[in-house]
Amino acid sequence: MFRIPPPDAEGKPDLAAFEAGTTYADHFLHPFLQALDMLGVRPRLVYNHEAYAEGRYVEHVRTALKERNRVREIIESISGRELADAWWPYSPVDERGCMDGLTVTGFDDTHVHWSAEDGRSGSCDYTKGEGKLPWRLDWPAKWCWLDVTCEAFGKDHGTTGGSYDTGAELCRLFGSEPPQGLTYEWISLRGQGAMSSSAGTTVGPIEALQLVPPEILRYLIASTKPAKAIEFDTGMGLVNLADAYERLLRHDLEAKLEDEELSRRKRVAIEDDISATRLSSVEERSVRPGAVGVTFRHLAMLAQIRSSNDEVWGMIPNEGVDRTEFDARLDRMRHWIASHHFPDEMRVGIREEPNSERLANLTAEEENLRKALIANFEQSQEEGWTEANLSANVPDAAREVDLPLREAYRLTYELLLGVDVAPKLAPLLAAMEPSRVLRLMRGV
RNA sequence: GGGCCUGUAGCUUAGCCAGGUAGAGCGUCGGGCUUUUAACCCGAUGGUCGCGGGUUCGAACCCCGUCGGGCCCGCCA
Repeated sequence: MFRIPPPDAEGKPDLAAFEAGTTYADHFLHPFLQALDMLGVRPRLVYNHEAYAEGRYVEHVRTALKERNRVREIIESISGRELADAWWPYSPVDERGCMDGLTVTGFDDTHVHWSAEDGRSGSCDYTKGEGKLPWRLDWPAKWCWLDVTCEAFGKDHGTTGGSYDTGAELCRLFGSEPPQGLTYEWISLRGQGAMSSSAGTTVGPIEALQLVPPEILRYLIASTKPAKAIEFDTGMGLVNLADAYERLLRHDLEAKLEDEELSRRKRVAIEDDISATRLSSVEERSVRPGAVGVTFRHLAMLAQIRSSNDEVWGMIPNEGVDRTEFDARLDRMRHWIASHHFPDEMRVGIREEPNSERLANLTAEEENLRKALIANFEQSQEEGWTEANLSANVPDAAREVDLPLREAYRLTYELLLGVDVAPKLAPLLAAMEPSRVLRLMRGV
């Protein structure tokens, strides 16, 4: 894959890009590595084509060739499939760089001999990487020379008789103990396909990271058992996920653990939460992750009522908050809000017309409250339509007519927005035209 | 055809490998909170553990079967 050109927008070979040094492998690897970087994963990369060229696989290739029958027996007995008579545990590459249609005819200490369908024949030097092991052998050989102790893989490899099972036995044939295996289920984007590193596109994770803070994406994975399928919900599920994560961060989990009265079950649950939050952190840091002055949910509202980042910045307790990180967060939020993923129930919508249905059914108390509110709003209009002036309007009116605060807010929301629960009212009011607020309150 | 994973409260799920009174968060409902970060605090509500058998003093857990969802059985990586 490092020797062929990348696909262009239409999926055809892009020779111009290839000339410039981008390969087919780069094309798919780049966005994947970019996603890893955003998630705080800093891998050490080992390029397989280089490893072959450097001779890392020589011993394994030689063993596989010499033990051809044993290798065949392992694969056939464990996977239950039958290999063709002409099968060899090595895939030679011809002088044109092609692997198709070549039949192995023999081997010696350094070369594998082959013949092609069209009558050509040749030899390739396996100490120089002029060919490779088939995947089922390549994987365990890699475990050996890299001393892999734990290998996680998708469920497609984890089934009985799958490539991990055959690999484990082949690994022993190569002289090493196989790594601890860990099978994980797949992650899918709700309504879309799987997010997979090998099944083609890496658009999934990249797209997800344009909407979600990386620590929340990490939390999604860290808080789910590997064998459980994750359906990543980019709508309301994301808000709930962020809520759950931020709620965990607010609690001092370590202190809770010191309670001697805890049942074993509860203790384990808290320990799991500690692990999940620790694994969710993108960077090693002394400050708890997510300490950015504003919750995901609240930011979703602020981003909708203020279009300038500076204004939003001024609306949160921003002491000690990194401005760059905050802007990145806010930009992601705006991107999400602008996308089709953003749930309608999170959209802050001001009524176009008065809620005449509700206005016609006010109790006497509610009517009193409405009048008091109108008076307060009119006063604010004269003294200055600012958040500071507006914030006392509802509590003052509620006290005046002796109505519980919650109900006063509920009624105000119903008249202005048409829903009975909404974000903090004052900033919302401040962002509205006074005449519009009064019209909706008066109902004319 | 053979095999692997999965199904627990309205939602997200822990517990299953090593059987011992089904736990949690969200939601909902009630209460608290003299400015609401869709916040916070307190309380309550809610489960035939997919279904049917079996083993056991005792089964969400072990065994057999069955239904639903996903996957594997490539000279692909």
